[in-house]
Amino acid sequence: MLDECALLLDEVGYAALTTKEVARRAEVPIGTFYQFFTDKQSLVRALALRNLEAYLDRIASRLAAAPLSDWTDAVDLVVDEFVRMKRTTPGFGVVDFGEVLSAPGGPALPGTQRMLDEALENNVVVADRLRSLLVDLLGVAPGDGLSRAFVVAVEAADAVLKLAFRAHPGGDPDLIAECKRLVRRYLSDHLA
Amino acid sequence: MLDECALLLDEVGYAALTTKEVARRAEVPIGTFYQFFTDKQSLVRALALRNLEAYLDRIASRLAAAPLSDWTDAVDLVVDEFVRMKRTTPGFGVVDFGEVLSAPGGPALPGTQRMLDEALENNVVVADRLRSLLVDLLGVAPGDGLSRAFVVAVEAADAVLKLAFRAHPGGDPDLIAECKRLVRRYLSDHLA
DNA sequence: CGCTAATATGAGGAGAACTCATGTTAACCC
DNA sequence: GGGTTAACATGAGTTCTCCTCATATTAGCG
Repeated sequence: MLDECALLLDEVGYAALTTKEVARRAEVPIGTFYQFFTDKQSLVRALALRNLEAYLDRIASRLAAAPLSDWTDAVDLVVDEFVRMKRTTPGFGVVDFGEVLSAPGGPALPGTQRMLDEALENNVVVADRLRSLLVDLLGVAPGDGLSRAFVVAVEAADAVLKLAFRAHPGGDPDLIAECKRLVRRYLSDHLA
Repeated sequence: MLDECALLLDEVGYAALTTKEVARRAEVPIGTFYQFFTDKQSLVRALALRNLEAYLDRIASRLAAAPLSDWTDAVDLVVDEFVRMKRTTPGFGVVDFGEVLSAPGGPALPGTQRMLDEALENNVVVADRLRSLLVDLLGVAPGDGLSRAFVVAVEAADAVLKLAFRAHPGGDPDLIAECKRLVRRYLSDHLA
């Protein structure tokens, strides 16, 4: 079901995605669909969570395979892997780690919850995980503002990479390069 | 109508916003609504465009009123004004300059167009306008990568500020400060 | 005061998300 | 095996939203 959801997202996008069509393609009745997912958002949320875990696994194994001399190389690795998944993983181009849409303003109305309830911000999860990997593997000093700095870096990088893929189907190479520069520049204060 | 849309967005969020309710509050029949806006997205797009123009006007008049010694002060000004609008302008917290949702993957299906058609990326408009203001007022050299650098800076800043307002109703002050640092750090390469 | 073009209106069509009464299977005990 | 019961599966139907379009109203003009 998640697989079919991902393929459909690539074909028609989030707005035109229907629960009925996902169910039909996955060959499950619509009623069964709603036993696994409470609503349409929960389906996409589950896909985003799977993407997140796949991404972190890839990063971890790549870091383990080829140990890096310094942290700036890690920025390249992390960005390049994101780009690779954007290009190859179905659905990743549309939802990546979540953040599809929500109702930030009001109280908890039905159908207006922010994506990811327990892991409120998926990019925070990514940031924390990447930070601990770098602290472990490269022995950088875990300063007090480091956690926040990583969250900021991930959020900013995510935005620039989204832009890169909006501007160009395979991701604008100049913008991808600029993204790396942005992150390196910013983090150099915290990882001196 | 845009005013009522903005107020409603703050109350119920984008997902729960209905054209009917906007029309009812603005005291226009639903049919009349669809003479001004082709669909729900076009309504929000119009609001985003109005926000964008209001923002740029404020920035321009503030820069004109108090000339700045160097460009780093301009970063503060630009970010602070954005924060002010997030806090005070109805609906700005939900849609700011657009970018609400779309179907990046597929072809042009009905209801799946990206926001802002002529000004494809509103943040690009913001970036270009800010760049020309800075080039004019502060006489910075317009290098070749400057245009792209501003787009990247605006995109990244937007993302971090969105995060700041997700984390905290009035905008997390630490994240706002960190956003300024991020932008200054990055742009210092281009505005040396 | 007709006549025509433009605009205003809201009941209704189209279709999506989600529900729930009914049907089906599985598990357990005697 | 037969019987009882709990868990799960199913898809027609309900509800609600976006959006349309036939009709009504107004405005412009000779």
